[in-house]
Amino acid sequence: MKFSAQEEYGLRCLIRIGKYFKVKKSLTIPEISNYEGISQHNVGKILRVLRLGGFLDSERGQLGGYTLSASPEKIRIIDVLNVLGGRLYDDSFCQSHTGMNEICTNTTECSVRSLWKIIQDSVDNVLVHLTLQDLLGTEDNVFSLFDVAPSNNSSN
Amino acid sequence: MKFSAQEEYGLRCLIRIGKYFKVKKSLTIPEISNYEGISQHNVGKILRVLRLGGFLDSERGQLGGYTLSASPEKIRIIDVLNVLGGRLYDDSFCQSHTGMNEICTNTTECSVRSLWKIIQDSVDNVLVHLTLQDLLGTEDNVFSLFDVAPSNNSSN
DNA sequence: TTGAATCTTGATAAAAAAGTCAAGATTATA
DNA sequence: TATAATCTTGACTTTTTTATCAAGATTCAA
Repeated sequence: MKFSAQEEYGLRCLIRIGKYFKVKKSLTIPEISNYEGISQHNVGKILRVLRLGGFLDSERGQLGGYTLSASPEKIRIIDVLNVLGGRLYDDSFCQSHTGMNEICTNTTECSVRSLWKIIQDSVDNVLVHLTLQDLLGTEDNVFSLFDVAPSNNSSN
Repeated sequence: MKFSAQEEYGLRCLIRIGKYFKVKKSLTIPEISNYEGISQHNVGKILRVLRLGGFLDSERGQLGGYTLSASPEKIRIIDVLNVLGGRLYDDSFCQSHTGMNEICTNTTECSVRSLWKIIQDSVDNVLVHLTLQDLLGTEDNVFSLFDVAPSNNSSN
């Protein structure tokens, strides 16, 4: 199970642009390329996906660049990741069993699909309330939103 | 975020072999190929990974084939998936922040890494108690082990 | 010992993903 | 209008993943 390069870079670009939302500054492809260490061509390609996904607005011309299409707290990370990298488990797979809520072990394939669905549900539960805003600020940190066991550094 | 073909096929092959554990029958590459619709060459390649990972024993010769190296309830799915597909987030990445328990939003890259780690933790929590046995039997179904919201088909 | 059935391994080929390139379109400013 | 800075798009190349192939090694049974 891996994240694609497009998910990694796409999220980084979106966060970068999001950091400038408050000051209403748009970022250009060369600027993002410099910040993130991704080639300009590749940034252009990735931003296209985010723009078509509805997360970014773009403006051409000398004063052009990219801005968020909505405020950071309105942009859900789950939606962004679905656009950038697709989903682990697609519900259309088991359309014939719309009410399915038990694992199907009749075939090995179905066992595996059920497992994928469980994992997908787990990830969805983590992401469903997470917005871009949660990935921006230094005071609002993400781990505090979840029950991640802290390392034993409370005495440091 | 996607599963690799090796994870999908590897798990299917392992489940298939596991179904014959009770009757102490070993399965050959051609048999598994027929059952799962995967080419013999590909089955051989995938089983090699599972064997090197310690989940399968193999025997050559006319009566040869593959068997589980341990009983299904001893084989943890989390270990199998780690061997077949690697991990989403590798702890070695943030070795320099061994005590890190807050999201690092100083750089976009660190925000994203923190997110990957959260997702990895979520998946681990789902998988940590799941064994191959849970994917085999028809009476032991996986969904019942977790709180997956049932569809409204209780009256059907 | 011979042959058939099996697993084992490294090399090769095909497919998919990732990244690059070049030409074009738009906008602001002088 | 002319120029410079920008985004836009489709084609191309490279890299990685996936799948196939071929030769070899092992085991059993006649």
